[in-house]
Amino acid sequence: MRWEELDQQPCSLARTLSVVGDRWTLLILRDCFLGVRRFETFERRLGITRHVLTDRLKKLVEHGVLYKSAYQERPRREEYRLTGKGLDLYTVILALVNWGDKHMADDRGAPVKHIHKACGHAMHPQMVCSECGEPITARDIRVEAGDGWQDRAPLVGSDRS
Amino acid sequence: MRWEELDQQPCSLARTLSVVGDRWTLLILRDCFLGVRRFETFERRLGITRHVLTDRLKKLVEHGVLYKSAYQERPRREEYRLTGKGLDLYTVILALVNWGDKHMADDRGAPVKHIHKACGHAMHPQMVCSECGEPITARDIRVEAGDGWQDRAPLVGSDRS
DNA sequence: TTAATGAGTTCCAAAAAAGAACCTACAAAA
DNA sequence: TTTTGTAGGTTCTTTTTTGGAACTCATTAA
Repeated sequence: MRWEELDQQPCSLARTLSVVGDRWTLLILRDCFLGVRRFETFERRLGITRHVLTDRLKKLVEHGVLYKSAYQERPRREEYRLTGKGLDLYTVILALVNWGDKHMADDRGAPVKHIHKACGHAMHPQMVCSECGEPITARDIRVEAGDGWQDRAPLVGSDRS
Repeated sequence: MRWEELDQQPCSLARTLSVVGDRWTLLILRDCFLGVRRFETFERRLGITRHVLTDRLKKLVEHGVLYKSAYQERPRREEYRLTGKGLDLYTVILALVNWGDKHMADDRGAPVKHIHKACGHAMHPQMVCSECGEPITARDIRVEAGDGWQDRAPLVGSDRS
C-alpha cells in the first residue's frame, strides 16, 4: 500500500496517521503546544531541514490542524497556530509523552513535568471510559464493526490462540 | 537533526517517536492489538512490503515492545506478541483513533466501535488528571522542567504573544 | 552601502520505501 | 519422486523522501 492511499482506509488510526504519522509532524506539534509559532523557531529548535518543515507546515494547514495568521505587514510575516482540531491532538501527545516517561526515561527521570493548573499537582494522564469513568487498559476493550465499516472482512484475523 | 539521534533528546515525545514514529509501526501495533501475530498476516492485512515489515518487527522486538515466541517446531515458526511495554501503547492508539473518529470520519461515522467490557457501553477514551480526576485539555496544563531536563535552555520559545 | 532577518525555494547527494523475484526448510499431494 | 504449498524471510532495482547547503526576496537597521 502506498502512503497516499492511507486516508481512504476505513480505519480512524490510518486516517489520523495520514496526517500526523510521519517522522516530524508530531514534534512540530509538540512545539506548537509549547508556544512556538514561527518558521525560524521551529527550524532552530527541531534541527529539521527547511524543505521538510515547509512541506509539513503546509500539510498541517491543508488538514486544518494549524492556520496561518499575519503578525506583521511590510514585510508580511505569518505565524502558525493551532486550530481547535489541532488542540484536540493534545491527548495524543500526552499519551505518547506518558509512555516515554514510563518506558524510555533514563535514570534522571522524566525531562518535563506537567502541572494541572486547576489542582496544582504534577500529573500524568489517565485514560478512562467515557461512559463509566473507570480506567482503561488494552484488556478492557472489545472491538465491533461500526457504521463506517460497511460490508468488509471481519475485523480480526485468526492468529489469536 | 538525523532521525537516529532522536532517542538521545531529553524529551519523552522524541524518545517515544524514535520507537513508533514512522509510517508503519503504529499500524503494525494496531493489528497486534486486534490479535494478529504472524508475519504473513501482517503483510496481507497491511499491504506493507516484506522488507519494511521485517525491519519494523525486528526493531519492535529490540525495543521490547514485541517478543517472538515459537508456536511450532520443525519447521520452526514464530509469532510476534505484545509485551507489557507494548500493551501500554494501547492508550496511544486509542487517543489517535479517537481523534480520527472525531475529525477524519466520513459521513458514515466511526468504522470501529470500542466496547468497554466492564460496563458494556460503546465508549470513547477520556483523558483525566491522575491527581484530581478532572478531564484534561491543552489549556489546563502548564509544563515545568523535570529532573531529566538538567541545565538546558528554557522549555519554551518566545513566539507566544 | 552593507548586513541582517524571516520565510521560504532550488539543487544535488544520500537514505528509505515500493515492488517484484528469489531462497530455505519442511510437509502434503499427485 | 516430482510438484505444490507455506511461513518467514532476503536480494535486487526503481522511485520517493530526506539531509544539507546555497540562493532569493522584501524590508529594516547600522
